[in-house]
Amino acid sequence: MPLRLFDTIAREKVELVPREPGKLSMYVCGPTVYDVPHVGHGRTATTFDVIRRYLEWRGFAVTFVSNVTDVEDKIIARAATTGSTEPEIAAVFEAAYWEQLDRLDVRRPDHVPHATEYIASMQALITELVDRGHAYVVEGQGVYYDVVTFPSYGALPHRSLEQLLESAGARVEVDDAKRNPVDFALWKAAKPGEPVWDSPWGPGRPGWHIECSAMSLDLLGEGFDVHGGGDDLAFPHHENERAQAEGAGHAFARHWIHSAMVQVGGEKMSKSLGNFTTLAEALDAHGPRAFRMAVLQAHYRRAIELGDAELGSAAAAVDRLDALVRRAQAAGITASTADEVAIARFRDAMDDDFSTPAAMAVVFDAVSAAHQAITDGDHARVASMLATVASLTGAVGLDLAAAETGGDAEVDALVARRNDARANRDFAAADAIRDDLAARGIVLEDTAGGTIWHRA
RNA sequence: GGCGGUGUAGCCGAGUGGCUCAGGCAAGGGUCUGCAAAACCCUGGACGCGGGUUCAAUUCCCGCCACCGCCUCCA
Repeated sequence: MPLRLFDTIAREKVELVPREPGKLSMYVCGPTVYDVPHVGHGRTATTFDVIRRYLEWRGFAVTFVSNVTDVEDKIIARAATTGSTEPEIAAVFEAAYWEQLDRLDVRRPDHVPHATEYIASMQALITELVDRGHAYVVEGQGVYYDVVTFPSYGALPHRSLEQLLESAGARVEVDDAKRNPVDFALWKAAKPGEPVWDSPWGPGRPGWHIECSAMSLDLLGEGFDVHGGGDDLAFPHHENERAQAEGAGHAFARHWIHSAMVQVGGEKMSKSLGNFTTLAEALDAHGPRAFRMAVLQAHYRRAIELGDAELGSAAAAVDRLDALVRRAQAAGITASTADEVAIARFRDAMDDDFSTPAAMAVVFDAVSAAHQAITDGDHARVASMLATVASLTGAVGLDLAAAETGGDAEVDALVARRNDARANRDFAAADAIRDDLAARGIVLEDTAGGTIWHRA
């Protein structure tokens, strides 16, 4: 069965045929590092981490690139208000970004290009666009893309040039320097106090969109396979990237994937609305695995809430996974060979536009089967289901936590004392020890194979 | 205004023209346990509203209502 994904341009599920057999190249737009990451960044990063991991589990050699925008208006503004420099601001918040993504077990990209490292590539691209008549220079202002010269402009958001021209300016003031309201800056002339690079068009800095065109082509080459990002980037950012790359004569991304937003009370989570929760807060409160589980239990193209209720529920779901591992561990059962039927069901679900909710249903079906098998004493089946669960959760980057029996001498000693008390039928003493441990976040479970414990 | 999306049981969230209508969380009852915890068994209940097509619609078509996203920076 072919692997299909919902391509934003095609507006339907299409088969993913790699540029080179067995290899996939992906570019995903990363953050502008001017503030700490919020829950929305976490969702997008997790979504594409899951896709990347699944594609690798599926056998593809994936080259995954995700950029960091380290020169941009908001970084400049932040530097100005805090009295620090743009590179300092970018460094601080990029570090904060990776810190949280590491907690989430999002794998680092193969390449993390920074805008400031690719100025020369961007300038080469802009020069090509000017030479080909797709861009024009406005003295003292910068270089703009002449959108009417790119016939397919609007293909990504599925809007005609007429529609775009009509609605442009509806929400934002039009810059008089531009020939058309939809034209966008490729190069911005220097203003006092801003970071500056020399260029054929005078000192200045790149527009936002050009960096992704230049960096993706430099690192992944002509006609790379997949370009992704949050769906708020589809227009204008991604459409502009496409116009820049193709206008300069390059074959650009062959497929586009966009992941949906995180909402708060039914509205998009965003800095401007002030309704965001930082990723650090969310991970502190419910744990990174609960976050990943919550993301997995909804489809990536659907807007979701990721508040306390949702993350709390997901944390309980993760605990059901862990409980299986603990129970099997206590029974002395280790994983054997994964069940082929379940593996196939999982693959079918994931191959259908990365349907992680259906895929997780397969996982939980295996969890239930394993629990039933333990209850029934069918150890061979437990071993197989355990292998299945481990393989499938691993495919989407979700780790399983084993019981910590033997991992902490003090706790183990208390557990032993409690079991002595139980043997003597001194249940008051036994319960006192259990309550004491519970207060420290340690949960005991008495199984046929002995008492095991884990942290809540 | 333009383009697009969504409305499913207490909550989250898949999916399908009919076959016991995923999965997770929560709730009630039972089993196990000294009591718990974990687990197992059982239970309830759903497809925004109004039409239409059909033997049969939550699923297709039309209309309506509500909510959301993009059209500005944004993951």
